[in-house]
Amino acid sequence: MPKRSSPPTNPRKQPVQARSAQLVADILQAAIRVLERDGAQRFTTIRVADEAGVSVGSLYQYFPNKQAILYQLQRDEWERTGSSLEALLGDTTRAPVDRLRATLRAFFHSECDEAPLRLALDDAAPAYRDAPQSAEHRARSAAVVTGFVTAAAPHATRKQRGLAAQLVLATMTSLGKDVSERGLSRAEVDAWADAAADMVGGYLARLGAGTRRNAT
Amino acid sequence: MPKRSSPPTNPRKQPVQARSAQLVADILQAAIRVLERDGAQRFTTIRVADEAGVSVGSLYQYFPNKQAILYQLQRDEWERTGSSLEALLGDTTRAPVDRLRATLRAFFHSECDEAPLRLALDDAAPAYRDAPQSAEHRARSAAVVTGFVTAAAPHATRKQRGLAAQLVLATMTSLGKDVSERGLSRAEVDAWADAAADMVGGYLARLGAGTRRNAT
DNA sequence: GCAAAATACGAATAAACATTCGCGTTAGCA
DNA sequence: TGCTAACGCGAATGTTTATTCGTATTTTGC
Repeated sequence: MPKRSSPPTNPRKQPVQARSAQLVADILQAAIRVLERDGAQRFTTIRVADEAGVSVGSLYQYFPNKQAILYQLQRDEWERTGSSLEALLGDTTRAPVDRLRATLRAFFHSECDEAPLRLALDDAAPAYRDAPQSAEHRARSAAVVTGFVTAAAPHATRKQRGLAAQLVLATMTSLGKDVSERGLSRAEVDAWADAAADMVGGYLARLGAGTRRNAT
Repeated sequence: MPKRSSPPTNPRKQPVQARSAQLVADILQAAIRVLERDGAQRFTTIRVADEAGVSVGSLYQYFPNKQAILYQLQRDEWERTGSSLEALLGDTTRAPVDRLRATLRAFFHSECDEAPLRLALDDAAPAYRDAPQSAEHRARSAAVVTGFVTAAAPHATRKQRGLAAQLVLATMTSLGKDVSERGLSRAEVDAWADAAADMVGGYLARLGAGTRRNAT
């Protein structure tokens, strides 16, 4: 377990004028391009500054260090996926099975669309692992999934549902990552999402109706 | 997509005398210790050499570069998990359901036992991604799982089985990684493995008997 | 015991990078 | 118009690291 003193990830200075706000936005956009094009290994402050058309010095006025940039990108990513999950999986006006399928399709597609960026962010994960926001994001997702499992398997025990919720969330995110690395067509991604939905949905359905332990 | 010229990972020189063979073994052992203790970020050739009690120069006589060491460790890891998978999931003397459960338990436990090393190797993955052996290992695993799916869902179409095999393998490996990061007790790991086996097994059972598309 | 090959060594080299700092430039405001 | 704070710059600094290479030591074959 590498001990890390967790250098600060909050901005050194807040942009006040419009031009500096633009500069920060430019840097974040450039950072995405650098990650996608050069990968996490070659993600350097100089490269990001160059790509954004600003100087390193300017970059360091608003980001205390390199990790802060990556962390900001990951935060934005978490925000997006969290919202999407709440909107789709938490949509109580639809039947659980439909929700699950729609969620998995949307989630897998989104993962695939941004595959290079997510891959690179994963590679860079050691730089911002144990970030405080990470726990928050997990909790948010867990809450949504727990609500969903309660709706999908109302007759299961609380304990069963707890484990199931974790399993469902882990399966979704893990498979999403796996799928995004395969470079599949839209139709293939749909097939994967539907298969995953069958697998997870079937499991929850059986949890809800009688605790059978062994299948044929 | 970061273009990488893939520097060679094969040894610069083969150990001839006993002492150099021992040196190579020492280096690999030390590399594991450094990865576990300091993490992938701080995995440097000097640290490995120090830990092994040899000089950097000696290290470079048998490994062309740093990646070669990591790659060798990953190769060994692949070899172990591949053998284990064949032995457990490919054991045709047992019923599919039992095989699946036993495999997942063993696999999850093995992942957890070596969690620090695997975590670190994952972090270091960018250094040896696209390695030739990687494809071989995937093919080997895929073959075993395909055989298993055929046994577990003999009445499914070939196409269904193909997708199912990929899904099962992806679920196993992805969940294994996820579980290993949680620091669970043995009992908890078993619970996870059994839940995963239920989920995957149930999916395959339904594939085998009639192609139902929607559940309740 | 001896020459040649193999092995081991570790200081030295060179490159890459994160981060700083002093100075010139621009925007806001009186 | 002029003053001040905010902004922007990029060469310079200090550190870390992978890798090399000339030399010293050990083993092997005889």
